[in-house]
Amino acid sequence: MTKDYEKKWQKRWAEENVFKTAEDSGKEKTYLLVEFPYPSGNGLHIGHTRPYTAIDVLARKRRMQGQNVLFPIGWDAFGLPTENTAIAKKIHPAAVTKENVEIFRSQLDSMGYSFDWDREVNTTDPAYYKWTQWIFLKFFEKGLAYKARMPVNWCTSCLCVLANEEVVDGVCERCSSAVVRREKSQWMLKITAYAQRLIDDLDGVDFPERVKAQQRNWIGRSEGAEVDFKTTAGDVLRIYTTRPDTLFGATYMVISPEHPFIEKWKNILENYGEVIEYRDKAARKSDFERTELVKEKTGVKLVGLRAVNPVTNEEIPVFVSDYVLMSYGTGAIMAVPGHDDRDWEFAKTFGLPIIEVVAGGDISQSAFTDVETGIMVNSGFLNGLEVSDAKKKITDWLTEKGLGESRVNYKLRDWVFSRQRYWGEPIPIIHCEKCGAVAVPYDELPLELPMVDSYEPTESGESPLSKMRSWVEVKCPVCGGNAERETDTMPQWAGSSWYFLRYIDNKNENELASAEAIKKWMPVDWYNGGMEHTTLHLLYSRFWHKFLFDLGVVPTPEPYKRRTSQGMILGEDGQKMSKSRGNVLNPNDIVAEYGADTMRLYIMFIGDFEKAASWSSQAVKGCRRFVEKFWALSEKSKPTQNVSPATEGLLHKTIKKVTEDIEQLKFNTAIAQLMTLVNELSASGATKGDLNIMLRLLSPFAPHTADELWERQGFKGLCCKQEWPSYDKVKIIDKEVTVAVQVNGKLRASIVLPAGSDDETAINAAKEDERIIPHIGGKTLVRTIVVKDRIVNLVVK
RNA sequence: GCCGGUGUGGUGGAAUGGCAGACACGCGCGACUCAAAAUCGCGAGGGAAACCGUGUGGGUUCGAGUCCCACCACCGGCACCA
Repeated sequence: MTKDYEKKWQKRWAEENVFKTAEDSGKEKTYLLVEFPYPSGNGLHIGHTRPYTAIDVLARKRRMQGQNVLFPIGWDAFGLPTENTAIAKKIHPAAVTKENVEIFRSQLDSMGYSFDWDREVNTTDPAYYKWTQWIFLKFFEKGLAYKARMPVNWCTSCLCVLANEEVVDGVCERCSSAVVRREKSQWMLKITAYAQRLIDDLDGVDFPERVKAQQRNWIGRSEGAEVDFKTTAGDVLRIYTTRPDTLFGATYMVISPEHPFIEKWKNILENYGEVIEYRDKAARKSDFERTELVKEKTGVKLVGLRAVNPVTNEEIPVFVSDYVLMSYGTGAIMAVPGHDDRDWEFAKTFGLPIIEVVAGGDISQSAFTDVETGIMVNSGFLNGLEVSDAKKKITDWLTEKGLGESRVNYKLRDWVFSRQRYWGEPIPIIHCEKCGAVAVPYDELPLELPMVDSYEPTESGESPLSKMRSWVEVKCPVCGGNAERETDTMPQWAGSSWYFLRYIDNKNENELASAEAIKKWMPVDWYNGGMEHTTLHLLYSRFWHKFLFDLGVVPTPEPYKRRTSQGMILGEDGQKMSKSRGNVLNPNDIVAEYGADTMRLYIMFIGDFEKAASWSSQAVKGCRRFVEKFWALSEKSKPTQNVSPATEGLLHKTIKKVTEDIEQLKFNTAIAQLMTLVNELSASGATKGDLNIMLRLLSPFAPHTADELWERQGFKGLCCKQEWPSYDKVKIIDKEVTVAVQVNGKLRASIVLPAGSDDETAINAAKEDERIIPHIGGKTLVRTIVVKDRIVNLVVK
């Protein structure tokens, strides 16, 4: 046999529009979604083939089961690597994208994926990003898109601002260059306004627990209180704490180096110069450097000023230290060294008093942070209370006295939405001196990217668009006066935050998708993608969907009913595939050598779908042999249309197992079961009747081989369009079973009994077995346990 | 440090609390061949055996890879979040 038939079937499927989604069928709908690829110049990666093959298997199987399946694909094509290629090769990024998309398309086709290509979307297509811009303008209208001057992460190589989420280990996620802090005016999206809903609605969706946990931790809700501390300067310093119960133990305060009071207290501070020096040093530090200095706490005492503990009325010193962040809480804390690890270390370094206010630990050795067992001490009216009760009492007291209030905080920060780059959606805003930031009128969308001469960012950090004066200079849509366009573009995450909606109605010129079509297809029934997108893409798209839900554009608050995640495919050396390690494998090469069906089978057989697995070029051969065995079995089939009586039970068990395992993503055991069946029949021979069922079971995994053999058997139509086989419950029941006999829990013998034998028969057969008699002879039988058709356990003394 | 996950033959991995190692790779032996490759057949957790075996040590149970407690190792994420 050869594998040359694969192209033939791919052509036939395309010509006959086999995988076109039926828009008006009365069948049950299923929307299956995979994360659309970024069409990089490196071509399709092995890592793409695992999730794509898995969901393709599912899509093919569900179509055969009579469901109306939407299984689309597209391109997440804006982004820096393409822009960098464009700069290096002096080609327009759109041309680079087009070239890469063509390569990807042919690679996906060569895998035999059953995407509905009529639904293809491309985030860089103006007809697509018209709606990305439309959504942005809605955010702007609702006050959820705003401009803020703030410290941002500045990549020293990309000359570009990064979201906190894009900074990995203190370096740029994309280019690994150093990231420093810098102030810049940025467009922001107010994702924090949705923090609570993003947590709450996780309860209603079917995501893996590990994904939910990671999102909850990322959003990071904490309950506590804000408390006002008077200062000798007259100003009131407001702090946030999760432990208001420990207020009596607050022996000093710390403010962030970026805290505005430092400027305000310029004339009061006797050591203002020293404080400013410390602030400037902290500002110059990258996140990476800050984390390098974990061991030694640094800070400067504010001289000439003291704060007052509102419950003890004692004066306490105030410090500035970079372990307090302006971006969380109020940028100021009360320090309770007895019951917080960082405060304890700081207090030890600076020789500050440590007071015990919760009994149960030894504060001379370390901070006591247990909130479950502690009892309040040295805390006035809180003494004797448990921590949780003390929290409530002190918060009520503070509220009553007007000194503070209970407060919920989130770690989640607003989304920095500006990029000073060319290859992104232009932000449709016009800046007018008189009217401020004004939306580009909806009827002017899409606001297309103009052609520019060079795509390099300017040295000032402005977008390359800023050099296009004829594009930048416009009239204000409100007052008609002179105005300028926003030159920042959107981040890559924008286009991918709603793409699943566009698949539904990808040619609609009047809406992002028609309400009717959205109602029909949404929510996505099953979305598979990588764990690495859990806190970025997955959270962002949930946020956008909730916003669209509030606008009434979509009918459900959550976009995805079910989420699953594949494990990573590692190189042969067990390490992550990377160019630098030289262990990267190209799926094209595997397809060329063994064929797409072998590639598909192996990537599914490699191991537990949700766990990482190392590629083995040896093990691929096993799947190739399986295809060849299947082929040989078919070629010498017996002409009868009946199934072989001797293997009928195994055949029906196989139908059951393959049907069920695919739904649970247990592709490896489904294929193992098919292998067992093929091995069994290779000895006894298969009939046409056997093959008719087996080929349909094979079809989702190895669709080309299944269609080829289907045709060679003379069966009508395409195998992939046949009905999925069903099994007969009666036929999977064995007539005889092997029962394990244990004595005191140890296996001593196996006996064969008619299936369904009653307990008494089983026990008697076990007791009479010659291998059992020596183990129970002369002893008293105290108990027998029977698990029907599986185990007899004789407990003797 | 915190959070999450994972530890099973030489390897990838199977196993609703019920015969650990299915299926596959690799390996060994045999057949075919002048020979090799391919293919086919057979074999194997360790141990001479009693027995011992799912990271380690306890526990629950008639019975634990699976459940509980403590620990160890590795992987991933986050990291001064008050």
